[in-house]
Amino acid sequence: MTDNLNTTKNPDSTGPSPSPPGRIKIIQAFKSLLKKKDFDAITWAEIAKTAGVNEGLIYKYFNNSRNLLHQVLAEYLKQYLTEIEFALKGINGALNKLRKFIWFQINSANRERVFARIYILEVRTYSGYFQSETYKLTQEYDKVLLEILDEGIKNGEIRDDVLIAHMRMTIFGAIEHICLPSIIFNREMSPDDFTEDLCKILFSGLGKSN
Amino acid sequence: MTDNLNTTKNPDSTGPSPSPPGRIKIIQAFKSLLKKKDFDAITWAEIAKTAGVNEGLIYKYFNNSRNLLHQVLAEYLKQYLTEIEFALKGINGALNKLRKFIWFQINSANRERVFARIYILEVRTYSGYFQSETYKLTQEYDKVLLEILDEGIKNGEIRDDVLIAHMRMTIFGAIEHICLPSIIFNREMSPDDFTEDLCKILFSGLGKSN
Amino acid sequence: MTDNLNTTKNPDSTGPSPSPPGRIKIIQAFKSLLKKKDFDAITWAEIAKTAGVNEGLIYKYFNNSRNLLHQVLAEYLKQYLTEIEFALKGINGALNKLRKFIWFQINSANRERVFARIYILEVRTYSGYFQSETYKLTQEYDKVLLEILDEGIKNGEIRDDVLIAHMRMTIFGAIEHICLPSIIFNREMSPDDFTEDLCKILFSGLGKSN
Amino acid sequence: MTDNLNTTKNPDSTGPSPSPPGRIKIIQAFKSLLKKKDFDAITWAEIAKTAGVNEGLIYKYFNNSRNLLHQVLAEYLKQYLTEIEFALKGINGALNKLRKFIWFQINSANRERVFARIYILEVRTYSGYFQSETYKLTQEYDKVLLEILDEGIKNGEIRDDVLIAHMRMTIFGAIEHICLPSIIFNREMSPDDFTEDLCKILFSGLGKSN
DNA sequence: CATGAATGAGTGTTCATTCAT
DNA sequence: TATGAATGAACACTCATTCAT
Repeated sequence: MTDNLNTTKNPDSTGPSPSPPGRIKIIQAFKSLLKKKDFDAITWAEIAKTAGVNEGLIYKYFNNSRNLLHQVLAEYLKQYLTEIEFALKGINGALNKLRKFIWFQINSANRERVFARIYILEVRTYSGYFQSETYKLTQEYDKVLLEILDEGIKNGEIRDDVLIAHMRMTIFGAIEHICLPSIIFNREMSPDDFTEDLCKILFSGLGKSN
Repeated sequence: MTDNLNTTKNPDSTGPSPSPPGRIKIIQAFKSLLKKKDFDAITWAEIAKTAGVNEGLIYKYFNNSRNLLHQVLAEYLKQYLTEIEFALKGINGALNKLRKFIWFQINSANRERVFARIYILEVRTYSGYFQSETYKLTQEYDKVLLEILDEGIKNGEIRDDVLIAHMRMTIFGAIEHICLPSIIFNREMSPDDFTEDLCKILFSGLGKSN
Repeated sequence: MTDNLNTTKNPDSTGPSPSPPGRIKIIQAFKSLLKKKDFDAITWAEIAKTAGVNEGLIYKYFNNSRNLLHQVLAEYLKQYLTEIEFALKGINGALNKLRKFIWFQINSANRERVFARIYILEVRTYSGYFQSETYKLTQEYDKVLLEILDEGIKNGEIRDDVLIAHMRMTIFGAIEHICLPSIIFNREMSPDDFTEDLCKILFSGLGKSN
Repeated sequence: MTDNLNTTKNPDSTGPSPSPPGRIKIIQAFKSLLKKKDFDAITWAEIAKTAGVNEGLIYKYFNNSRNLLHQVLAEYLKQYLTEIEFALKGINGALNKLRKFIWFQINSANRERVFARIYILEVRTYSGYFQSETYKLTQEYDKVLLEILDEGIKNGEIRDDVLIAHMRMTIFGAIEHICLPSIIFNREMSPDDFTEDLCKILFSGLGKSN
């Protein structure tokens, strides 16, 4: 499956989509295929066959394949965004929130390993990613983290001698890397253990605290 | 460019091998194409044309496309491996070595941004990666880092209450993520600044140190 | 023309199927090419061009080339099967039926020499033949002969001191070999004469009967 | 492996070949490959590699692939020809000789199943076969059989009301067909049993002898 | 809203063959 | 006698895409 443009032809964008049966069937077929094989290995014909729908119909709804992928991802991302906001409520202190944030990320990646794999291996890889709708959604995520860091800096919990962007990248990079093997091999991981170690390292550093 | 197997067909393996002109031209053509476009978008026809060589010749030297990619990468990796070992010589203390290691990684990524992009976005993404020759080479890298961490734990510089594997992943993830934007957009980055911030975070943590 | 699998992808199997014009054109083009050259020498491009159809369409209807061949053969075979059953009706005695069977075989081979050539030289040669659908169809043929032999053994017309399978092979082998030169050189043959001699030999043996 | 012409460039034809090492290695490599895979699937590159010889060298000796095949076959055929003549010596009576001939054929096919497979499936299939050198050699075989039949007719052992050519074809066809499954699946066969049944059928016919 | 039929333009790969050395 | 390097031409197969109905 290849594609060039990122033309937006998202029926959802203009309001509550009527979501005709064909469209739903296509999305479901695509999701189920994504569980079995790489995005690049999925063909229109396969989707159509799995969905029990004509090939041509896919064009009606998703002009190009990347579009379909992004729409599926956007669904997940939107849901996570709601969840993370809810998950952080009632927690005091920036570091406490950060711990929760990290745990939530790992836990989500664990719950939806397929989705995580696609995001890390397929989407972020895509050269047009930073211009995509998906990227905009992930920025909302970023914002959640940045706010936590900001709060921590302001209230003195978090150091202020380092670029906040660098902190953010370190955190995301660490999370991602620690999850990568499990994601690639689709192995169960332990959010609690990973979070524990990650927070030790990220909060107080690798150095022995004397 | 797609491929199935990862069969090694390296004429170099049995000796110095004069490396016939055609082979060299192919590799150079491939490298130069890699600077312009994604690996997946590069075709045999393109390589052949760029190299001024017959398509069939590519097959002669590199059984399949992934093989060509891996051989090119292996070249870089071998070189880096030599360099990092040299670079660490004469440095005392695990954290000092770690700082140098981080700096070296970022600096290398900066010097060879194309290579870094391919490695992060194309190779590591590949499902057969962990069975590949390339992976074995990167494990040598890992070993260098692990030895530093080990030394640090033994001499009390580095904490011992965290899985060493988690430390390694955090470090690599952090480095990778901090370099990612520059790599993707092929922008110059500052190894010194990046290293400075990364080490602050990784050595003593995000938390305010008192 | 090469091929690997023998996957059945017969749109006809589930109903009457309008058999789209493209499919028909392909089959006809293929048949006409078969008259001119060996199966192995026929390319997709040639078929497509002859049929005035796109190459990809062949793939749509016949997953691989062997499949196309087998489907064409199956058509013939099915027709023959109906005919042979009809031809044997109203004949009394196993040897009389056998004579008719032999005559029918030779006559069919004569009528459709191209088909006969393909079957003998191309299909039966194919290593996957005995797993193919075509083979199953020819087994129906075999059954017709076996039933005749069986009847003859039971009613004392045919000897019972020889493996029935060996009789079958002798008969088929004899027919085939006697037709071979005509088939290869596409020369007219005389079913009556061939049958006469064959039956003499097969019924009462080479030995002088006194 | 494909080929068009049947150009004779047989170094043997002009006398006792010096048979340089390369040539021998090539033939041996080819023979051993023939045991493992179909003739069509064997490539020059493979032969050269197996023989430990350069690809180009094959051209020196065997202008085209069919030529190589035929030369290998000719070797076998010549040997068989000598053997059959020897085997028939000292046997009295046409039918006794015929029985021996049949047994010899089946036994040879059994001993060299690979060779038999090639001859039946690859060579005889080839459209230029009847113009080939190989065909001429097999005609020598035919002659042996024809002489037996002739003798039998003359001395009254064998019927004279049937074309001798038809007898020959029946015999060869029967032998071939009875051996075919074993040849294709490379299964051991019992020359004694096969001969016994074949001779019963061929000598006195399928019909119950009164 | 949905389909069946058909297309065009590639893709990686294969291989026999040639030739300078 | 033998080799390494290189080529040219094809081949089966793939797939996103279009369009009339």
